[in-house]
Amino acid sequence: MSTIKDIAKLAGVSISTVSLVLNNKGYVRLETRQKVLDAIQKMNYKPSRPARKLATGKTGNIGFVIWEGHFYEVEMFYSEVFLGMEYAARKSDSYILLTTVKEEFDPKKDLPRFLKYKDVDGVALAGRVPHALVEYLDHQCIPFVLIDYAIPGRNYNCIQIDNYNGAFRAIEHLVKRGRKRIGFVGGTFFHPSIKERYRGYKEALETYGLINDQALLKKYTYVENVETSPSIGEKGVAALLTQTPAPDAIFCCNDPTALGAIKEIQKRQIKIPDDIAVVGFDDIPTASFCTPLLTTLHVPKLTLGKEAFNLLNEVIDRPNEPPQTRVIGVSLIERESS
Amino acid sequence: MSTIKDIAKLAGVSISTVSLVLNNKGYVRLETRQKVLDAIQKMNYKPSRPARKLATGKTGNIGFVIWEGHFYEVEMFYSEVFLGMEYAARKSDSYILLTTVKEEFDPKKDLPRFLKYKDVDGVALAGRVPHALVEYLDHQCIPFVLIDYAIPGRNYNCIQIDNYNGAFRAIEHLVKRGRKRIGFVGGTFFHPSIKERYRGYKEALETYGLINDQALLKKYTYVENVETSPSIGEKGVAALLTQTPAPDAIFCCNDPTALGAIKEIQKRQIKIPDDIAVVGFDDIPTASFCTPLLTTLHVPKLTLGKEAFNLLNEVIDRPNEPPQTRVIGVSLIERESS
DNA sequence: ATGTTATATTAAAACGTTTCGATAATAAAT
DNA sequence: ATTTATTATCGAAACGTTTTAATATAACAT
Repeated sequence: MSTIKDIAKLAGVSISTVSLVLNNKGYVRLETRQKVLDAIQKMNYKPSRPARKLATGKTGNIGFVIWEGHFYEVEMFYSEVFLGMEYAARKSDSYILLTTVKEEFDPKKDLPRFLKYKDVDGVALAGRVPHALVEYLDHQCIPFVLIDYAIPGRNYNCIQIDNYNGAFRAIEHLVKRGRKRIGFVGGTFFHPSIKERYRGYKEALETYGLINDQALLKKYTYVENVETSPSIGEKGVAALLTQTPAPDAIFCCNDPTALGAIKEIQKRQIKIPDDIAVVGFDDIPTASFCTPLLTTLHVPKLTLGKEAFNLLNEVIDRPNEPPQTRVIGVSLIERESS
Repeated sequence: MSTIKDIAKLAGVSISTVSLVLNNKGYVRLETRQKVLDAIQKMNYKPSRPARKLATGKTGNIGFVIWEGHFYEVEMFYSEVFLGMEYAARKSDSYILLTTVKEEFDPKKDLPRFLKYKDVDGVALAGRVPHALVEYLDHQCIPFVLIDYAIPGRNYNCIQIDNYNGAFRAIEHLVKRGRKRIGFVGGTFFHPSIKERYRGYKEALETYGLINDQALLKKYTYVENVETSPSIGEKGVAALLTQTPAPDAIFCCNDPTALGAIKEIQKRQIKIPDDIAVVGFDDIPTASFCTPLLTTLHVPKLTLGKEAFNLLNEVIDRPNEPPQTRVIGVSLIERESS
């Protein structure tokens, strides 16, 4: 392995000069720069990362934290967000360290080791994540961004999905298709994204004059205060179908829920979309494989990751700026289920 | 941040001694060791990773490479394998750098940057992976292990699934359930795991005297020479159902294929498992959510990752040992589809 | 000519470890 | 009592960078 010394010798300059060229800093004559560049090229020189990190004090790593349940359960959502970050990171020189945390989280015991050993310059947190962890980061002044999550009453740097408008558009779509009794099935509002989707649902219905009173709204709403999952979809459908008249469309808080809903509807031999339409949210890969293909809101997950990476790096470079929220738009994908 | 110097001063010893304690090396008096330990405790000292890496020459990172298609398509398989590695890594002091590669892979252009910059001590490769990459690693003498993959004619360190016995057991199970005409649906044999599963299928059928001649075997076999996917399952079922008599069971090369098969069977209003049984392989999370619940072979994915981590570290420590193959057993999960 | 500023290069210190070799003290063997 | 081996500690060099401050040259205004 060649070192900066070898380059200096070969190019006939000091190592300081090589370093300047390497980092595009200070003054160096064009001709000299070229000599250095040539030497680097010829020896296929790559600066030593540890040496560099030692000298600068930066680790060059950023952490990616995700709740374990989200990572390897049915959802393929956050894996793709991660990949978006990884793509972005490829253009810079930082590595992303992925780790999971459990729901029961105690900063004293369960701190990811890249935090314990201070091996990251910043952290991205995807989805619902222990508040204790976020508070820890805040107190320790470790730069971080939330992705698709927010903590009520707190103002942190975050990348958000345009949940409200997405939900609104979904309802709009169903209304245009002639649906009159549109139900909502969802999991815990503890996740603000779900809450926002419900708000979009509700306000769209009001806008289109389909539901005006609280009682009617309640009648067609099924929300269970647990983590979203296919089984909520199943239970939600079972519950809403007991209403008279039965809903002619169901808007689900996300795709896994919608998948469960479809399963339950099909079990009852009810036709989708003839008798009842189903719309999801997220556009996970399965949505384009299931039967019927699921109409849903496409969330650009790679973009989510990329933007998180960008924002995080800005925060790292300028720690004292006020927190930002960046909202990523979604688009309706009309498939067979509506 | 405290450094080794601070500890030395506080404990009243030299930094060499602190280092010895830190690394459990050389001789140090019990009493002295305790003083150092106390100082470390009191100052909450954590050794600087870059400094350590610079001094030792090891990076402390290991790379995890996966084909992009595998990572964020329908399969949740390798994400869990990754998690298995990550769990194992938590007990050591190495970090895992996850990256994806595309199918068209040119070492000159597409080399993961942790390889380009020599930032890993070794690499784990999960699933089907470009041969050019494996050859590159081999030539560069970079320690690596393959997970659930092998290259014909080459003998590399690898962690294998017990594909043959798993398949054999699946057929055995179907036979016991009284099935007589058991079909096989699969994707490309380019992946040796699939090939092995087919071998298990074939030899089980021979063992139980269900299929003896080549023609009959061919009749109930549908193999398409492309990457496995649900759509192969669909096409496979469509094809096999044209045979007379139609098969009364279908063994799919993996769960995604089985999911596709189920979809196609249901579309034709054929009852599972009454008219036809379906068995998959892998036990991906969806297998326990779909309708009907999928009978399949459970592959312990976390174990796969953990074993890969262990083997890789052995290879890193003793590069000159002959290559090893470690086989991880599977277990049949009987669910509703058979 | 003279001071000022911009450009170009470098020596040396610093970053925080590990490790080699030297030295000292203690124990064991003659 | 003297050599030899074992145990214990430490100083100093090494790892490969970045960065600060010093110095040198060139360009430019006065």
